[in-house]
Amino acid sequence: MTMLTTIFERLLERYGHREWWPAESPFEVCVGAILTQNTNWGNVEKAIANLKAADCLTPSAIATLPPQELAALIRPAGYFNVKARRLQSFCTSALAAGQGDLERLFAQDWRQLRQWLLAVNGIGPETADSMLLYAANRPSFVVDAYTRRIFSRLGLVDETIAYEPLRSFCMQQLPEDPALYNEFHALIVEHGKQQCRPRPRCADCCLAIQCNHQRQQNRQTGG
DNA sequence: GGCCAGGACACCA
DNA sequence: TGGTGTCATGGC
Repeated sequence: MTMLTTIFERLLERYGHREWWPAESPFEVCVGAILTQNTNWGNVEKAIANLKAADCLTPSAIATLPPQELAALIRPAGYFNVKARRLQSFCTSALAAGQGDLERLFAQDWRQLRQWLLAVNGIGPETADSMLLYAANRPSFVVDAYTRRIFSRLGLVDETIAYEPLRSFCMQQLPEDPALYNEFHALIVEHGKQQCRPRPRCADCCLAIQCNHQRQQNRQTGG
């Protein structure tokens, strides 16, 4: 039993199964992973609804759509020009590498697939790991801003820790299990939204572990 | 009106 | 290698 498995169990007890990723297909997961970059998920849902309504939620449709038309469809997700370029970059590359078949692309060794994804313009480590875990069901732990905030406030890592070291830290403490990684990241996001906000500082944390912010608050209030 | 949201990249010192 | 600016919408 590691600290992370304890945290996982407490989060699961508090929030229950999250049923992630909210998408109807692996490809929709990939699109959502790009669209959600630095953006509220509610805005992403609007953009995906627009793509569906326009019958454009396929690799070939996105790859061949005029960039301005694609940007207009995904406008609610923000950064629409950047994300249109990134979506087309991913779809064009995926169609070429998988010979038009996303399943064929995802069937390869997942560590090689991760390197391939990271080489696609607009796919960074978090987006790549989200695709690997939630679209390809591979055991690649997803680290995001919530993960860094929660674990650093608990004193487990430094708040400035880079992506790869934090990912390694998590994976070393957990069994290599896609279902566990899937649930854990979803729970971290839920906890981040509800109880570990940037400000006001977190309080009454369901993890029942006094985090750095709570210690700081107690010192300030004499509590 | 400001903060925040399931980042990534180009550029510069 | 690390810091900074840029990309942008929508809810609260």
